[in-house]
Amino acid sequence: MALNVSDIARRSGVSPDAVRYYEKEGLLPPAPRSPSGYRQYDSTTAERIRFIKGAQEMGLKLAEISELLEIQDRGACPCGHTKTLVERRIAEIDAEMTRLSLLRNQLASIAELECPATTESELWPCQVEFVRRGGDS
Amino acid sequence: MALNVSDIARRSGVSPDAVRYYEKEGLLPPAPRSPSGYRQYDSTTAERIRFIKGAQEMGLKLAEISELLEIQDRGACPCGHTKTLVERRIAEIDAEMTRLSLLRNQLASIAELECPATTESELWPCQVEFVRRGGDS
DNA sequence: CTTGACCTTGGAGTCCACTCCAAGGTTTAG
DNA sequence: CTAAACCTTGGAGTGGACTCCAAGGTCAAG
Repeated sequence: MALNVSDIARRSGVSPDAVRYYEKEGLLPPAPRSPSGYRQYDSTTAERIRFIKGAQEMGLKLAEISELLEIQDRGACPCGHTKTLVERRIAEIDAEMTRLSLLRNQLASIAELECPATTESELWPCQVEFVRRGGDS
Repeated sequence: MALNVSDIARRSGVSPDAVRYYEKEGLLPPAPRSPSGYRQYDSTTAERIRFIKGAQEMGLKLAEISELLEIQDRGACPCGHTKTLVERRIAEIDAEMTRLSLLRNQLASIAELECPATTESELWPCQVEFVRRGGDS
C-alpha cells in the first residue's frame, strides 16, 4: 500500500514538485525510500499536506506553517501559537481592507472625471489626480 | 540649473536606482547627458516621477503606467485609457475585499477555538479547522 | 593633492512558492 | 522487448520592482 510522490500529490491536490519542495523546506519529514530510491508515503501525509494547503489559503506563509508543524511534531499542542499567528493575520487583513477601501474611493473619483475636448496643460486631469493623491503621501 | 540623478530622486521621493530603472524600462525618456556622461534633468521630470508613484500607489503596475505615459507622449489625452485601467483595478479591489472578508470570518472563528487540556487526535483542533476549511475548496 | 561624495555600467541578488528542465534510472503494460 | 509513464537529482527560471555591488570615472572642498 505504498504511495509514491504523484499518488500523494493527487490525493492532497498539489503537484509532485510541490511535495518534494515541502520536503526540502522541512514541512514534510524525509520520506522513506523504496530499494530503488522512490519516496514512499502512507496516507497520513496527505492529511499533513491538506493542513499546509488550508493554512496557506488563510494567508499563512510556509515559514509560519512550518513553525506550527514543528511544534506539533515535538508533541505539543500548536493551538496557542496558531492563535497568535491567526490574530496577527487578522490584523494584517484589517489593515489591508482599510487601505483597499480608501484606495477604492480615490479610484472611483478618478473614474468619474470628464475628459475635456482640449487642454493645454502638461498633465491631463487623470494624471493630475495621481500626482495630487499619490504624491502627497 | 541641471539636476543630476540623486537631485531628481530626492525631489520626487524615490531612490536614484529607481530613477535609472524607470529610464531602462522606458517610463522616463533617456536623460540628456553632461560632457562627462552624467544624467541631467530639469524639474518637469520630478512631476513625471510623482505621477508614476501616484499611479503605482493606486495599484497600477509599471507596465500599465508606461502605457499611459506613451499615449500622453504621443500628444493624446490618456484619460479614456486611464478610466479603463482604473475600472479594472476597482474590480480587482472589490474581488480582493470580498475574499479578505470571508477569510477574516474564517480566521476569527479559528481564533476563538479553545485548546483542550489533552487530546488523542493526530491533528489538534486548530489544524483540523485548516484542513476542513481550506481542504474543501 | 587628497578625500569623499557623487556619477557611470552591467549584472547579480531579493522575496515567495513553486515550476520546469535535463539527464539519467525504474516500473508496468502489452 | 519495448515504449510509456513514472521516478531521481540539482539547478535554473518565473514575476515585479527594485536594491546592491564592483570597478571605474568625476567633481568640489580644503
